[in-house]
Amino acid sequence: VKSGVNIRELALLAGVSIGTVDRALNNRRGVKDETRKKVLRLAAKHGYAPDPTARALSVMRAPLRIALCLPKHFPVFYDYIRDGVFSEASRYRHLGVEVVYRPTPHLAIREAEVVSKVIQSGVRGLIVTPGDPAALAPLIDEAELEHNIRVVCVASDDSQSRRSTWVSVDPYVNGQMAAELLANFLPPGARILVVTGYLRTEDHCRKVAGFSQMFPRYCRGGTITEVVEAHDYPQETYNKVRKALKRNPVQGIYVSTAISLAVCRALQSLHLQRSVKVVATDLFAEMMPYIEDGTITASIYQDPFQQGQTAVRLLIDHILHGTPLPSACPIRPTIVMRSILTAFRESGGGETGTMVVRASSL
Amino acid sequence: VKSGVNIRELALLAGVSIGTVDRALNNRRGVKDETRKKVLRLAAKHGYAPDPTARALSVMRAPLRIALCLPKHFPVFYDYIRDGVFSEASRYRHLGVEVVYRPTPHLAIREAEVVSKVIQSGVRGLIVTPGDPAALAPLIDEAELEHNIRVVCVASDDSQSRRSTWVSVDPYVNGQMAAELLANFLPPGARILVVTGYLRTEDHCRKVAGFSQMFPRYCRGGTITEVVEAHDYPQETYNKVRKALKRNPVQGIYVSTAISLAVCRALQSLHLQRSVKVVATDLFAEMMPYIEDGTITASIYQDPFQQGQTAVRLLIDHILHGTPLPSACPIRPTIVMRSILTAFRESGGGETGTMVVRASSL
DNA sequence: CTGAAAGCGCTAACAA
DNA sequence: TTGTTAGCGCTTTCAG
Repeated sequence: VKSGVNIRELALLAGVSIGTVDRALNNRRGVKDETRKKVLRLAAKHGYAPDPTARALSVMRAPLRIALCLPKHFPVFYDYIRDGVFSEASRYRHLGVEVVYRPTPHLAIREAEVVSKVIQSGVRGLIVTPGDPAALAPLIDEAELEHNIRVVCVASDDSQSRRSTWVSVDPYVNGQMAAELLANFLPPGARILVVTGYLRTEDHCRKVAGFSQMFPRYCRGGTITEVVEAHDYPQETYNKVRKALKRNPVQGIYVSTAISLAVCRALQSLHLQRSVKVVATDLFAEMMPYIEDGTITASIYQDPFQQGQTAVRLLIDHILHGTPLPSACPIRPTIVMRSILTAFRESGGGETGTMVVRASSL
Repeated sequence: VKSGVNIRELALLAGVSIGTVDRALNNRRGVKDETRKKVLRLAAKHGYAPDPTARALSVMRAPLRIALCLPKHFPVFYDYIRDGVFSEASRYRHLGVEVVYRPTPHLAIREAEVVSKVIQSGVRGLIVTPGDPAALAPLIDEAELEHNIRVVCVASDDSQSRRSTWVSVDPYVNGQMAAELLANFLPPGARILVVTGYLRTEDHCRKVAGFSQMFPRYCRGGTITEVVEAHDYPQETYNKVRKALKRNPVQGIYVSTAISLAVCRALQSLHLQRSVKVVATDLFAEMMPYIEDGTITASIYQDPFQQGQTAVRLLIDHILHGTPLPSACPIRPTIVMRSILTAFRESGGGETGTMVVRASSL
């Protein structure tokens, strides 16, 4: 089961002791530069890779910590990401992996504060959802460049920063799928209302762009009456959607963020739930009745649990095994309709808010 | 980073040496029964769990082998499962995990022969797609009960056997989704042809059942003209579908196995590709043009790569960390349409037949 | 600046 | 039947 050389063989090859090899390989001080160069050259030549098992065994006391900064508890979406992160991280407990959870009160609220504190705390990786990418970019750069922290964006990207990678459903594709679905459900010339969260959050903005671009192409004569930006607050969403619907009647609504309950309630209050087709985003327990009764015709699920899992996997593989990080890690969106709802329920049920499945994600 | 007790503490607690504790815990011979009981009781009481890292380090020479029995190269579907298995297994190389690939020539062909050989070869786990579950069940039982091999069925189940678990898209749900989709695409009273592989293979049989059950409910007056069983052979499929279409004109086709190319060709040969809506199963490079040009309206993707990955994960977690195996591990089916096709293409391209993405699966 | 040696938790070979 | 001990590959401390 051995592949390359080990540290002892390397020491023999270099004609030094394993202590010196260790120092050279791990950039520790106290090695003559010449010696270090020699060791590194030999290591590269023989494809030396440290055995993570042995390493873990010997440094068990030094935990490998990964920070997690997400909006707290709303939408549930972020809780599922968190669950995915913790679940995956727990599989590496024996390798000393620990997650430091540092939630923010809401998307884009006190983000910078929380993140700047976390990058001072000696973590090796950071998983974060940038709600306000412009404000966060300098901090992410600082983490990457000055603190040698690998930053992974999850659920939304911060493309102006130097984050190592991002894990998310491609928001363009997401919007395009919504467009294709609504176009299939509605006749030519359909009028659509788009509801979103924060247009400055990249994920939200690009979903709207993808939708706007493709809807007129999939639906002959189709138009978008307006784009409502309601900041993921239920009450704000309810009010704005009601007003918009009164102003401009539509046949379809695309909700590009996890705020569809407020939209459904607004529709009900105007008795429009039968006559307007809704394509939503994400999935959580409270949405299910609306899918079952047809208020929501389809929803585009972005598997937050898997996103969390994936972010951890990338980080661990990179930090522990040196696997290079891909520049992006797209998660495939899933269309949820009535017939597939059973696959999204947890068999046992029980705890509130956890009805949406993670079974298939292990 | 330490959780429970370790073997040394346990030895102290039991008033014996670590050698004896090791013997007791691992059912090795040469311990007085009384001593063994005592050690086991104490281990349970203090939640002792061996550190897989240390174990791996000390027995590196004893590989932990997992066998993989799948149909070879056709449909490509199985190759993706294989890729998922190898990819995930490689992440545990440092723990001594190895995959032994023992393909069968075709689904249900020479299965028993290959499997019976493999269970004699000292593997700890077996991942298998039972094409002929009735014939395979006794062998699976033998592996589980006599050889202490954990058997995981993948892509299809063998419910009459005592396999530890199975990983697969719920075939009922799969069929139901196809029904909901076709019902949405077609007017009331639509007539449907169903094309399948082997009705004795559980996965195929149940898909057809799910479809047959739900289609009439989603589509008023909808009927199924006939079910064609074509054994996953392209030529057989082509011929039988042509005959069926001539016999009974239909508006829609549900192809419940990865044989849709042959179906598309049959449609083309009769110039019916514009007038018949096809809902297919699975996805591979050669299908993409048919999805783009609308011959196939949607396909239900069963993420074979993820199925392979998942099977390995379950096995490793169980064998290495003692995680109990779930009785089933459903994979969520994904609807593929034109707008999401880009997410299924590999960016680099290159090798034939590998165009379908595994990016998001890591 | 470098070498030697003591562990990390476990297995396996050897002693008693 | 049990105890003792030498590693597995790496980090880290203590000598030189």
